Amino acid sequence: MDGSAMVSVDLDILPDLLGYNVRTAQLALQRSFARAMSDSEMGSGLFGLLVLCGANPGIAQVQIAEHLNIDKASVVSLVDRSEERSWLQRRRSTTDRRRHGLFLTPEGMAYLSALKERMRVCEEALDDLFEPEERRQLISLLQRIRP
Amino acid sequence: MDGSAMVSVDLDILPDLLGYNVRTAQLALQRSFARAMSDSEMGSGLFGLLVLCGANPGIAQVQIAEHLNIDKASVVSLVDRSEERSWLQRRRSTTDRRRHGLFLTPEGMAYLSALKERMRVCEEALDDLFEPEERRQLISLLQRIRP
DNA sequence: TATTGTTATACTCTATAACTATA
DNA sequence: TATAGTTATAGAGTATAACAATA
Repeated sequence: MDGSAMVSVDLDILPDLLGYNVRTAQLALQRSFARAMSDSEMGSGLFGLLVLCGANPGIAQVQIAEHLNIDKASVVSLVDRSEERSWLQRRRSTTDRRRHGLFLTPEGMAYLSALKERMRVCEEALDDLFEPEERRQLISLLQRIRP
Repeated sequence: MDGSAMVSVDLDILPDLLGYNVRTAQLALQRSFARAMSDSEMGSGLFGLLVLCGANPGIAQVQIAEHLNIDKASVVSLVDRSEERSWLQRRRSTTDRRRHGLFLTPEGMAYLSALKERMRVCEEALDDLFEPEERRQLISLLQRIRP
């Protein structure tokens, strides 16, 4: 077998690229998140939407788009799915009728609590990898990379 | 307009989550990469494939999958596209006929050189954000997050 | 004119499962 | 039995462009 002759693969420039390393880490985190949320079809977009609605009742879709860094058109299907599952409601604003304020339902609030707890466990699994100071450092460095 | 009444959005727990920060950074990097590669339909998977083939002539698809952290089935279409564009060739191994060794063509090698140069420029744009030591630190911390 | 939300459409990336051919 | 590659299928996630309602 000539594959085993290639004892190890030369990754060339990849390990020095921020893009490659961030992508690899993101794939790993995304999968561990998906495992933690296994029962549902919860994704990072849906999770972000619920968190933002929970902390900002009446938030507009365009603000969701801005803070999740996705297009406003992409927000629509996230909101549709959440509304179908009765996690949130669109309510037409009375002062600006173009705007739909987003509000969690009681079920949505309860579900969000459970999600946050699962996320806490998920993030705790990473505590083995980093000292608290290292973790802060990592997040602070990542936050310099902005759209 | 009642949206302007919401002066700033409360991001709640999101800024403390590694997952959110890595995802945000990755979206930003992915877009800047896509802009830099604007003419082509180059993506991170295709780029990684060409780099690995360039540094490891005859590498097997299963090894590509392992190092790009994707399923071997997902590698097939990347290789198909690259072969259609005459960037690489599959060659059946003579010693293990299950295996397809992957080899860059001369065009593929030339194209990869150009891609690497564009990537260098792309990564250089990040030098404003980090001191060299910070950059090393960031990559080293990211590399602890493994599949 | 500009903004908010929507629809329609399409593309990328990836996974899973079942298959083949080889080992 | 196990491995390398393939096919077929599906789903998540996102973008773009054109549009209606409203400001």
